[in-house]
Amino acid sequence: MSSRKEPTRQRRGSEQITLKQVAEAAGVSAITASRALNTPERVNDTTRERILEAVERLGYVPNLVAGSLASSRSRFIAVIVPSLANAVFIEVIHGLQETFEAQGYQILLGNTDYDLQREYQLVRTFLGWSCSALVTAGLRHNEACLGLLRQWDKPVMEVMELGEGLDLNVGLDHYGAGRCMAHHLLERGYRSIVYVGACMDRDYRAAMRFSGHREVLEAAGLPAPLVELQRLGSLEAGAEGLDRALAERPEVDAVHFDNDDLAVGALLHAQRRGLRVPEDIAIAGFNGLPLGQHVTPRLTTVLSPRETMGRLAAEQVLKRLENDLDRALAPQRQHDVGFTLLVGEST
Amino acid sequence: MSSRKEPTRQRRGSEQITLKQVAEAAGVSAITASRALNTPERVNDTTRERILEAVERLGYVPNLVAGSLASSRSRFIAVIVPSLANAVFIEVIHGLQETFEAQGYQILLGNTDYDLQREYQLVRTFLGWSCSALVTAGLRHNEACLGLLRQWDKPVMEVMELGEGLDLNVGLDHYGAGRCMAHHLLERGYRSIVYVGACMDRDYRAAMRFSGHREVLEAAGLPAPLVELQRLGSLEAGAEGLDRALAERPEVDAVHFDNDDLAVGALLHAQRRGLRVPEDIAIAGFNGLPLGQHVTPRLTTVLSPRETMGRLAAEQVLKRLENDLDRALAPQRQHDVGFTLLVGEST
DNA sequence: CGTTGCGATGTTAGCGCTAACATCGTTTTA
DNA sequence: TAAAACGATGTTAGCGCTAACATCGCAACG
Repeated sequence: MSSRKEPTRQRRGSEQITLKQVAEAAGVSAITASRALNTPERVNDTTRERILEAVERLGYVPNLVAGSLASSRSRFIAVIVPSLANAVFIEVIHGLQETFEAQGYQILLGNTDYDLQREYQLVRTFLGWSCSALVTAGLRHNEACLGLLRQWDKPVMEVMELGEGLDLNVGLDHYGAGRCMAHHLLERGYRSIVYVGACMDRDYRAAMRFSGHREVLEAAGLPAPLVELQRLGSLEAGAEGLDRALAERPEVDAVHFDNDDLAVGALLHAQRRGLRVPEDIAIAGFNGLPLGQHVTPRLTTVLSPRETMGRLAAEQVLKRLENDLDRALAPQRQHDVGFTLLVGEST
Repeated sequence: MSSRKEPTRQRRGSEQITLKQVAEAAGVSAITASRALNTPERVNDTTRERILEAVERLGYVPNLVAGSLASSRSRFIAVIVPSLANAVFIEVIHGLQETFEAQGYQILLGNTDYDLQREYQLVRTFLGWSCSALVTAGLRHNEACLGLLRQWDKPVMEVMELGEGLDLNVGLDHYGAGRCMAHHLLERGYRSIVYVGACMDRDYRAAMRFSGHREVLEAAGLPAPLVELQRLGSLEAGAEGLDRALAERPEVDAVHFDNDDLAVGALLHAQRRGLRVPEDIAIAGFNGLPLGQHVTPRLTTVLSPRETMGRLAAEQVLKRLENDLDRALAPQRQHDVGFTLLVGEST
């Protein structure tokens, strides 16, 4: 007996049905089975039926990890946001998800908690998953992250704000939104206007809105006092913001809040305190969340098209993925989704 | 020249730095480099430093797809929820995410839109990614989905509600929560109570709360009229719900809403209509969202510990993953996170 | 002082799938 | 009618990594 030393190395094979087994059951080769599932039009109708029947009968579940490795395409879309506590990001994610999932892409969601170092780590992980594209909130990243993204050859979409980005960009002008609301408050005749921001050191889009606001006030020869809260926007924080604005500037006649959560929190709190809005104090927000339009008085705010932003961003990415265009060649890389001043009765 | 026919078959290799290149640069074998990254304690200190230096220098990003295929472990956690529009699920996801990400797991999020067929497709996809565990909302799945999950050998966690599940379970008793609020309304003296539900055909947890509610009312000899809305809970829908309740049952003295979004929408709408809450009409909700505690009058509701539910679910799954226990052997498979009646001034 | 044990590293063989090329019979084209 | 084109399927060779086993040098031990 010539010892045909059969290798006995054992792997704890996952015991799952493989494509090869499906192929055998259908009497074809593995690649034909693969084609029947991935590019059905390239397989003869009867053969395909035989294969699909075997898939069904054996309960085959494709191993997507193996498929991705072999093709170096994963159909993952990395989505990085700074927070899940803010409804704004949820709505953008929703827009992204609906559009991407309809095309068979799966979202990989990451949350940075407004930490750029964390963003870098997430990007590294996501690149490791051979994502088809990456969507991230904002135009600011740390150097390491920029380095990775610049040399990456897949679409990178930066959403929420507008400006010169790495690749694709869909967003709105936060600076302009801040200016817009400040103009509105001045037009209404308010002259002692306090801005209340939350975590503006980390949320620089909020800081941009404030700087738009400040510039308008200063151009009108007015001071632009700021109350900074050390926690993220919430109804609770809004109440605190109002109290602090009133305490620090007793003469205040209008408060411009960084977002609608704060503003509505303040509005409800004002009512509890017996303050009339807008007679005693005017209140303005940013975002245009539904909630602001259901309170009485309705909140004056700046409406941002959030789900649209997600949908449009996804569409732009898909367009690039389909055409497989080079980053540099692609036309129309920047999209302004704009904003709308929504005047309620709170100002 | 013996033509040593070198195979010329070309793959469009991703041009990425591979572990092998790192290993060469550090003068070790690939497996040692792999160990330096994954199980650093098994590599000599100086060797490890040399490898890490090469990783840094070359800008190596590990290919997680390849790693997962080789090890058949992906460190993915599949999370399936029926909706992103509802803050409840966002908070559960948040709790899950914080706990899992701290342990180096990545969440794969899927949204079924309350469609069990869609859930089955998501489960198939996620199993194809060799997820380490799967977390899904609810105990009801279609047959195909149950089949897949039953024969899967990794932890399955069913959250939100309580009952006999496939494997692990963390949740609360929705039937009991419905009973609890109904009792409260009876105690308060209301006798003409309408229940307003949203999409109860699809959201069967809502249906369970209603059936608890109905049973209590019927036991007290009262009818339990139901107003069903054909859209998901929102402030808008709550306003509609109130209008319909009043139109269909002019004698109504209390409305038990399916969730806080509806209830708050109704409360704000009542105020716009000039109805006093609770004098003209009492309003109750379910969930204990912060919003309900910021309106005046504060909303009477049932508080569910949502982030805790996510956190606890993640902890239970991690415990199983760490100990690698068999499904059948694991102790304490079911956890009741309970609920609390939160009495505001709206009832 | 041979043997055992152990820590550090290497060799080999896949994980399950698909890109690239090959083959073959049939159809279209010049 | 030979050549080119095409549609359907197969063969081969990886994708980049890690499990399992192998090796080697050195310390511990009876």
